[in-house]
Amino acid sequence: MARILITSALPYINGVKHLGNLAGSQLPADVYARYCRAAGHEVLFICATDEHGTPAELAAIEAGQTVAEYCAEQHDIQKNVGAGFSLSFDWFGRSSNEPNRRLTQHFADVLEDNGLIDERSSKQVYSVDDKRFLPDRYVEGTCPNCRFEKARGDQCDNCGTLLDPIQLINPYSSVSGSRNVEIRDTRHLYLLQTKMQDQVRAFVDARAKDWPQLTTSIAYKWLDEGLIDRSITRDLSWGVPVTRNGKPRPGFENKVFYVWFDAPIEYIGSTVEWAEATGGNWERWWRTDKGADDVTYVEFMGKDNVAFHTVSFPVTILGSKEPWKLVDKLKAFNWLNWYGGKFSTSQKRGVFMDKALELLPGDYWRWYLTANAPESSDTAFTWEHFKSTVNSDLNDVLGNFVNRITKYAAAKFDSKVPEGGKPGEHEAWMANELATRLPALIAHYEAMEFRKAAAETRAIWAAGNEYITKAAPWTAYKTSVDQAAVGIRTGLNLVALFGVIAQPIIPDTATKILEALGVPEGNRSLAASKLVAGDAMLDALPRGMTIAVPPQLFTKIEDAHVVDWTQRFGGG
RNA sequence: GGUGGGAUAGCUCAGCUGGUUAGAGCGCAGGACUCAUAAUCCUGAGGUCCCCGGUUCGAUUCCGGGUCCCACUACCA
Repeated sequence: MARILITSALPYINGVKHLGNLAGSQLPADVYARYCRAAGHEVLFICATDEHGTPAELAAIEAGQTVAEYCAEQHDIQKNVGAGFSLSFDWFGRSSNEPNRRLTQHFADVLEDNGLIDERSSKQVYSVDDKRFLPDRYVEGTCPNCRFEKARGDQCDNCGTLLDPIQLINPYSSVSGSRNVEIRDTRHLYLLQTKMQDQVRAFVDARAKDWPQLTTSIAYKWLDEGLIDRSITRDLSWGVPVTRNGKPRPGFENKVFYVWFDAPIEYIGSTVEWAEATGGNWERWWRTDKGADDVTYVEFMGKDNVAFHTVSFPVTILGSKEPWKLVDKLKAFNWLNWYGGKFSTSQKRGVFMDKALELLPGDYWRWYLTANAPESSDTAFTWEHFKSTVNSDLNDVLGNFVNRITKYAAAKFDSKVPEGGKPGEHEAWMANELATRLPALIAHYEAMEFRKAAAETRAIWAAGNEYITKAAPWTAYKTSVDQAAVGIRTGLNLVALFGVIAQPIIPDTATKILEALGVPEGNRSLAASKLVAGDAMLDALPRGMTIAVPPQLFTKIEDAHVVDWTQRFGGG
């Protein structure tokens, strides 16, 4: 039994995430966590909301709330929406909670003790009317290069030039539109990443063989270009206060740590929250000197996050010179697009997690988003594709199979697992299919190839339909009830097996199936050793046991739905 | 501009350390079955594997060049 620590990239607090976010981090992390648990591993699956930063403050202002109220409310919303998708986090924390404050301040202290933090002065744009310093992107003005009048402070959208906000002509605040802005000197803490360059490269070198190319190429790109010293504090009030050895740091009373510094630390902080709430031992997962040396740590994220997880966060960890667990495997995803374009809130294009659950149960989305996960490249979502995938895979191939077998067992065999007959060539064919397909399925999960895992799962379900067509117990029944009994007994065992292998991707449906068949918790394992195909696997349910016909598992998506949803959510 | 990824059947995607007829699902056409949610099963049609060169006995696969799409490019996350 292995010990596996799994984290999903932290969803930002400013509103419910869309399906692309779900598909690229939280969902595959959950599928993997569920697979690992079913395979018998000890799993700790951690996530949290990322709550600091200017966007959170602005969103709170817009909502007419304090930022603390806003974050508390949005955290609960995101937590509930995640539960609606059956995301099985062991803990879903908050980066604004106390453990993360303590840890963030601790890391800053030890980094400074190790000579990796400098206090430097820089020039920032201050908006007098907004009473706040403005992040680069919230300053707009005329581009000094092309004279475009709505260039952002970080980059001109018209000519693409990278800018420093103090270069802008006639700058104004994009928050309020006020032109009453000025450039002020402000002091900040800088993390001396330049000093950590070699150590981080050695770390990446050591891990590169376990990382996909998408991950390593991004990491090496940053290293090859050379790390720069980064400011890790901001002139804001909402965030982790800047302290030094437990006391407010002089001159930093109105500053907080930068969100990108504290957010990844919340992976640890959220684990501490879990420990405090459950009595668990968090150090056993994070401190290699306290039992975490045998932990495999797996991170899930969209590709935009890779640099921060392969380079920036390791700088923090390695720079502390303390025995913290570092990432072992990193699974990065491309983007889910909407009809080939972007998800867009403002243009009402795309579906957000809460709205998706109003249309259909979580399993429908989980299946589609896993079977079409953007693993190797960006993937397009369309309602038509969604409809055909759900209808065919879930309703026709799986749902109908479960229904046809259990109903026949109820009608002809008194709802019992039939006893008679002996397996023959068709059962041998089925056992042989499983003997090749089940190991392939396990291999795909181990490799975190979720798209292929879904395809193999479906192929196994389809093989069940093929088997029952060959065995044709309804025909056999006319001449030999025993012959029919073999087919239905095998079919019922397949139903149970199909439920077992469905657990990682469509857990709610899997549970319905397994409950109807009376499969006890202990017999739902996905461990390779428990999936040895053969006659025994096709005769595992106790003969004579009473089974139930499960409620209809899925409902088909109709053309009318597609028309309706296209109107409501855009697309087409 | 830089870096990386992608371009394969009508659609969404596999695959190819170079080797006889390039695969899956959906969609489409025909057939079978009738236990089941008009579900299932079988068969078939359908591809200049982006373009141009090169290496090779042989290239969808390797190399060079080109075209198009996408992401990242360090303080928005």
